Amino acid sequence: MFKPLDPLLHSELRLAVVSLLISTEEAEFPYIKEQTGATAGNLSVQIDKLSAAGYIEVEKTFKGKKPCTLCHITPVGLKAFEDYVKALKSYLNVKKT
Amino acid sequence: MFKPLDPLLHSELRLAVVSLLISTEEAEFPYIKEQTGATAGNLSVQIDKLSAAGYIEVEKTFKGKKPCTLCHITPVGLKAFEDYVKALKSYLNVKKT
DNA sequence: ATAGACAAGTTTATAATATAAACCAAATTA
DNA sequence: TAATTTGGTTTATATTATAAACTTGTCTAT
Repeated sequence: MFKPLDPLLHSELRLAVVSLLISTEEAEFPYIKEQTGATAGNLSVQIDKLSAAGYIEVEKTFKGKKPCTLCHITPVGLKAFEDYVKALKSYLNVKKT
Repeated sequence: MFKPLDPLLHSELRLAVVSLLISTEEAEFPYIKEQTGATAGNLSVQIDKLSAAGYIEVEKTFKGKKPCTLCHITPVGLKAFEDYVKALKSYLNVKKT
């Protein structure tokens, strides 16, 4: 009846991050922060979790002399997102028959 | 960009309960328990929260001599669900333009 | 009649999670 | 060179989800 929802994606901020990365392919920390409205601390933690799960990849580079944390989605993350959306639909198709 | 998600509905079990009640119009506790696979304790707590928010209405009746807890969705709950689905879509429309 | 099992929940304790506050390091500006 | 800003990380706290333990009443079977 109801499919289980991947707890890693069933989180407002992490879902926003993954959604954003799917649409942009790659994004810098400050940009993600701005787009999601998250605090830096919260975002940092959630990015770590997504990264630890292999859903995203984090590359720490430099932009001139400034550090620059670049994130992008992985195939695993994309698949997880697609599965999550599929599972979600089992909760949203509530047509009265 | 990303619309906030009603935390009351952004919970696997509560979303399942509301979804179920929208599709069935009214349901008994044991049936909801069976359909969602939740434990009685967890379900009881979540039903209380939905009820306290006015999203569902709980009627305690009897079926013969057995107590019977009957739940049904309210207009407030239905509206909240619709809003939640709308908000969710801001996370799911990730077409690369 | 009463001990044991069962049904239908509720209460409470615990584990997990989300979140922001506090912190750190390097670079820039005053 | 002191203060401020940028770009984060770590840690402490508050919230939440969840199941275990408990309660109340019914229905057997003895």
